[in-house]
Amino acid sequence: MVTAVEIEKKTISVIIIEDFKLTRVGLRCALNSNPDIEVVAESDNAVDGLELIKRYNPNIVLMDLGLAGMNGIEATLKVKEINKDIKVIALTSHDREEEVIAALSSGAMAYCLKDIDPSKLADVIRDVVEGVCWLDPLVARKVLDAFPKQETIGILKDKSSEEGRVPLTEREYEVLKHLVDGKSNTEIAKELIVSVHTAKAHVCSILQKMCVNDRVQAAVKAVKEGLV
Amino acid sequence: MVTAVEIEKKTISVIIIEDFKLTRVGLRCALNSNPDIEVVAESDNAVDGLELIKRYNPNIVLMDLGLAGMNGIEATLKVKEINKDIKVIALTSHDREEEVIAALSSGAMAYCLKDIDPSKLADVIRDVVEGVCWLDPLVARKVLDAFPKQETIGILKDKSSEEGRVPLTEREYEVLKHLVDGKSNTEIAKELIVSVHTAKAHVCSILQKMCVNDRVQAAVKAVKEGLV
DNA sequence: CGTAATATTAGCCACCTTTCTGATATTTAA
DNA sequence: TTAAATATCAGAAAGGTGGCTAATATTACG
Repeated sequence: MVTAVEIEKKTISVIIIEDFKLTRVGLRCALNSNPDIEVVAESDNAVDGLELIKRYNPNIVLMDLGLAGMNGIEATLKVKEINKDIKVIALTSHDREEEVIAALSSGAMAYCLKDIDPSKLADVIRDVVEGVCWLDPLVARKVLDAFPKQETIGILKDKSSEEGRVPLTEREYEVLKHLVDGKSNTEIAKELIVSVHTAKAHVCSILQKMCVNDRVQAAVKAVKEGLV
Repeated sequence: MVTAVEIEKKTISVIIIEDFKLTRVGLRCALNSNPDIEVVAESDNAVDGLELIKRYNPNIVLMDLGLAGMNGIEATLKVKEINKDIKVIALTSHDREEEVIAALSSGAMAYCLKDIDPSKLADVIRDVVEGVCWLDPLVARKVLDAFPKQETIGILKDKSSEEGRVPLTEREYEVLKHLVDGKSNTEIAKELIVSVHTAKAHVCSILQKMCVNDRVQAAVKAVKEGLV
């Protein structure tokens, strides 16, 4: 691994998509005062913005989420279709949690509120170009809490918290898998090449061990706890 | 809103929990060379580390995830029990995606690989103290892609992409919720104060609209897609 | 070797589910 | 206002589900 220090500082090209003219101007001024950052184009709407992105192929897109017409989420998806390497930073003035999550899962790498310090924004841009994910303090924890919890359980259950729970046998896990696929006892029996009676017996003991009343609850619990 | 510039630069206190002595020393040296960061304690295991955290109440905990005994995920949970304001930065040498997600949903605010540039780590610490979420480039996109997608759909369906998918009616969503709870048609009917026939009719159309064959598949699909 | 756990099969019964056909009232949108 | 979508109710047929008891291999562990 070479760690030579001949880094040629490349300019980071930025396109701004933002409907408020004043904000746009403010962003451009703030960013262009950094020698390594250059705002190459701007648009007040997503459609034109996407055209600019195709033309300029920038490193970074600053995307306002509260656009009229095509919103920032859709636009972010489309940016990713144009070139997956273009990094999108989502910008808004508010902090609607669902919007943040939607933006991130659509391909945005960062989420900033508009009252971010200009020099901080420049830092964020430099980070994001490298692939860093950066979330504004006002939303960070809320967003992280939205993560599915079963992963955590998965990691923890290796070492501890094995007590109290009745484990399913191998065979029962097989049956559970089919059950979650929505297979009937008859179908499960065919898959496992056993009689329907056997399949039923397994399902019965699965229900008991999982402390549920029917196969729907078993399936839902299995999915939620990541048992399958 | 006052934006006076009398910011008194406070020192950021850091505790390091990391089993490799060399890495620990390296981290301490690298961080203590920053005037605004002070490593106040270190531990090579989670149990002692938690005691130190109780005693020193630091701003930041650098947590190695690959600890023997109690792992970093559990330890992170416990740090949050001690004081929710203490920010945990997860550190590892590899990039197991599940581990990252587990760490973040357990309360970590950032995820760094151990080969991070020391000055960059200092920057991350300063960001994280402010509540920023920071994810290493090597895992950022993978982690963001792990987000539940229904939020995105939710935002988008307001404006566009109404095609292709048959949406459930309000009433059908109510029924679906009970269905996922494992309720029988009879029970659903009682809950909604309608006849069993009606409940059945709703379930029928839910199954058709969701393109599944039985209620188990409907329930599993609903859970997986976050429709409930 | 023998005991315990697991896997297998069987029959029975009350109840539930899914699909079908068909009907009526209410609400919504064109 | 008319047409379409939605919610409601009904009966019946075919098959599936869950709980019960009971018996027989197979496997694993001390």
